[in-house]
Amino acid sequence: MEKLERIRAAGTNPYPNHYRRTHTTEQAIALLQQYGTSEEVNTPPGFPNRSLSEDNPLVTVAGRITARRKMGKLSFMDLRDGTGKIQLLLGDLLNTTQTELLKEIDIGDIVGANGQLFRTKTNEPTVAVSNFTLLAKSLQPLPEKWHGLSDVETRYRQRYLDLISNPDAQQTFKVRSQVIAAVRQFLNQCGFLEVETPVLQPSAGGALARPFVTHHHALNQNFYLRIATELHLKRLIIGGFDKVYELGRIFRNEGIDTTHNPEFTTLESYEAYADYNDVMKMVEEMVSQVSQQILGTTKIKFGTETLDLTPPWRRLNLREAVKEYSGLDFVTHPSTDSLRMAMQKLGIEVDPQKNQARLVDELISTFVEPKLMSPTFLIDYPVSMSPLAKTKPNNDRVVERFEAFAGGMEIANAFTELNDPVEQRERFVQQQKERNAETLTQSSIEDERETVDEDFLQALEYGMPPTGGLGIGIDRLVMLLTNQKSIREVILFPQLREKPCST
RNA sequence: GGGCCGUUAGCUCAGUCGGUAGAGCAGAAGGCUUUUAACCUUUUGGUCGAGCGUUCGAAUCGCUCACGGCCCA
Repeated sequence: MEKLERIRAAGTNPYPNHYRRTHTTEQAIALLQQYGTSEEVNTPPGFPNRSLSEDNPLVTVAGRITARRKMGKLSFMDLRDGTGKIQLLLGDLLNTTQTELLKEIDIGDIVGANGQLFRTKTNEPTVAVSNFTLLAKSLQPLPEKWHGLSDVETRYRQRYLDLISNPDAQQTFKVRSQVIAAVRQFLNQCGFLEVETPVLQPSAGGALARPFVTHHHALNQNFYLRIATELHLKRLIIGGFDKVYELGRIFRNEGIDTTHNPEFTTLESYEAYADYNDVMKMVEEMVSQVSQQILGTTKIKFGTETLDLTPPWRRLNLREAVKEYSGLDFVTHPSTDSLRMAMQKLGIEVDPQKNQARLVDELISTFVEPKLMSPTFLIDYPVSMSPLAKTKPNNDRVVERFEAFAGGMEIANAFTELNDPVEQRERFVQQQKERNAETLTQSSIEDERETVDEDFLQALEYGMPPTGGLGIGIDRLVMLLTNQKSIREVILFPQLREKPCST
């Protein structure tokens, strides 16, 4: 822009290194309120600057110009910083150099301004600027002031523009940050220890998902990006940390849609000498407390519904739930074939590759999950779906596991952890067999990989106390608390296909 | 992977039956000393997502592709 050249030619650095502000816009407005009622600081029309009394508070603020209203020789501008915005009045208090520079100021520029606070006759808190400094010239025009930026693709690809022009977007991400902080606070208060475990793993375990593969050059070895933090956290329980958790990013090389991003944030926690009933209590406590703390209520709006997060949440037996919502009792269909036939009768297209566990999973996500608006625990899952969970004492086909649903989404998954190393090995081997059977009919590269994690099995052999484990999808929890239906609205930079090269 | 919808100025959007590409905001010039979606006058700005086809003539009709959104798998 030739404007930049003109500014430089006039001897002004359009990108100075430093500027010291004395107040944020929020603090400035608070200061003005403290200073006096609106009548006292109002200036009568006519000769405004002359009526500014000497003790009107003096502030220096800095931020981005988001609007400009020229009014004869006066200019009103909105200046926004991270705390809010305040109006600037630029006019006859400026010297000639600055009046010249003012002509080169555009919406979008970052400026610092110094002057006395007052209120206009419309009661707007305003800085009567006696001195201003260009801090960063903007070379690109900002999106329209009134409609903001609404093109979804641009909002995701250039999130900064979204944040500049859509206050709602800013608010959503503030809430996200607060939710994560509140979850941390809750767990820390409960005596949990926050830990960090490897993202790069020689085998990706702890869940069923296709991992990303990467390569380490010095070791000349392939690694997988973690698909869960589970197996390492359990190693720490074995090591004697009785309560641990990790908040972190995990990666799954699978489809992308409104509830799935290839990288997402999970909370996993493990508590020794607890079982899934204890974990259930903790989840409903945690979510309702977090909501109360951040939103000031446990009754939240989600879409057209109002959800009450107040404990206790409804507990629903999985088998009963599936029976209730689909009319199908999977226990009466012990074989995969018979279940598949029954599902076909219900009009579901059934993938012949899917095994029993996957079919039940499909029943849940098709019939049950969308119906569970108010927070609900589905409890007691078939063992075939849960290779890392412990069976019930008197029923070895059912494990002590629950998933929490709210707003028609799965938000948590938890179980009493299997700590019998012999049985764990059998379950892994069994799973491997099924996987291999599938691999024969599919391409092996496409297959989800879960190998027997010998290192983890060895750790289990040293003895792991009875433990209750939990996984929560933080992104989905944030969706719930911010009333967003797409995961891309709660991830700052969601994964998109690379844009074909253009300007 | 399948279906539907979208892609027009920097941004938000119109564009009729196939007949010269439109508005508001932003930008530029001017006016206005308490405005706030300021206002008034003037004005610049387009590879109509890309390609191929039909046609005397395509933003508009057809096909292919790209990107995005929603729904389904």
